[in-house]
Amino acid sequence: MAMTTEADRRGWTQNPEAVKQDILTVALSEFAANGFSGARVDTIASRTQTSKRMIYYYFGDKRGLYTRALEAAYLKVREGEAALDLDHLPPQEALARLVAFTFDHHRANPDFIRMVMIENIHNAENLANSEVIRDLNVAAIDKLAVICRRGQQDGVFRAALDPVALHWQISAASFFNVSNRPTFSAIFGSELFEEPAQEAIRQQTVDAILAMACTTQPARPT
Amino acid sequence: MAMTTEADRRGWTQNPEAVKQDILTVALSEFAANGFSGARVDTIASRTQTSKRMIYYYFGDKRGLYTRALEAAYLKVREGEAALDLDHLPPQEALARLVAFTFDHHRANPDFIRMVMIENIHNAENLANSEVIRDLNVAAIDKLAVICRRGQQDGVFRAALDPVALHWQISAASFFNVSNRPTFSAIFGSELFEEPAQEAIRQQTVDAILAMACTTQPARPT
DNA sequence: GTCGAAATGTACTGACCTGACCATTTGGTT
DNA sequence: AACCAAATGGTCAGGTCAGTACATTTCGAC
Repeated sequence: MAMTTEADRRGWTQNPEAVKQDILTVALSEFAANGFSGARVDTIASRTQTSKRMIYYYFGDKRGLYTRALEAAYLKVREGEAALDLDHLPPQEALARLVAFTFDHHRANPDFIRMVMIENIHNAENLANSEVIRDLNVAAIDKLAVICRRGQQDGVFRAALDPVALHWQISAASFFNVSNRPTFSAIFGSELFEEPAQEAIRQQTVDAILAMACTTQPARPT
Repeated sequence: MAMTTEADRRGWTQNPEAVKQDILTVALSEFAANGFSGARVDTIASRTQTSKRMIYYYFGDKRGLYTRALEAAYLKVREGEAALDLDHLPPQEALARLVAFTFDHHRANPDFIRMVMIENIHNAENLANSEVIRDLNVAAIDKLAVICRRGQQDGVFRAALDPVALHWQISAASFFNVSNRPTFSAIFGSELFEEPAQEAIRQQTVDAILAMACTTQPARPT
């Protein structure tokens, strides 16, 4: 809300960067809430400090705005991931931390999840044209690849371990946990998505991923 | 296509059941392809043997049609699951089969997956009002609950094993594999979703679920 | 064969929504 | 202080789309 960035109000009026950012933020939330066709440019404009005119001035058309909002969502999430430093930890520990972090991070960013869901509905046609996003994701998997290599050198991870397949498994659990919460809790109740149960699922997921990666099974309670 | 049901062409014209079914089938594919707001009633009508008038006559409005199409999708999928008989197998084997089957079954029903994705985007508001769907899903989990109980009585499954949590894990992998294929393969390439790799992921998933359920780790190759 | 309810066809409306047009202001440059 | 490009405001045209009005046909019941 009152987060005044350095780009804000320099002279008085006319601050292109702040205007663009304002539009993007509103657009992200509107697209995430309603999907591409469900979102209304007029609604976005009205929730903005500026007018619809500016949206078309800066982003060309609705699709252009959507694509930029999608990129913004990825950027924000990957930014959070970048803060995580795992190089000083032993590989098993590092992997466990990464999984737990991803699980929590996805939960904390439902708008990002929704944007990816929407993009999947549209067969990733917009994402495919964005080299920005591809780069971001390749960077994200590098972190995992490093952990894998270290674990394999130490002999604690299996030789056949594939970072992309591992990323798939981590994403599957973390993503599904947010994306399918509405239908799942409509059917089975919402307890599974509240605190004690979420903790258990997260631990279960960490254990499962570790078991996949490790040559010797790590000790497990119960 | 040429699947002439007993309801087809009795006298000549006027066959309400066939008309409704025709509309539902087309609607399901249109909604699955384009989402709720993206779908066009006119498009649905034109792909039908009948007219838009009939859609409103039988289904009231767009939302009514959507809800019925969603139910139809669930019905079709649960029908396929019901054919699976696992009671004669030992619990571990039964669970392994169930996981592998679910994985394949989801892959074979992308329209169902897309409808559930869309419903999640809309916060399951339509699904919540459909007792038809809740019943179907409760039935689906009963099958899993039986396996769990048998395994626990035999002492091969952990006592704390929760059927709903297990269902969550099975669904997460099987669902994500279809739902996020577009974005995932746009970023990392499509090899992961083609034959040799899919087989590996499925096996990995089966192993992971079994490891979660079992007291003693089952033997694992490599 | 007549009658009424169910089923169906055609054309239309009113709202909505994207995108464009024309004019004006702002701020930096010379 | 004059000028120009960037930024902005207000308005509306053109098209789209969900839903409806009005009419006719079908078919089973009696």
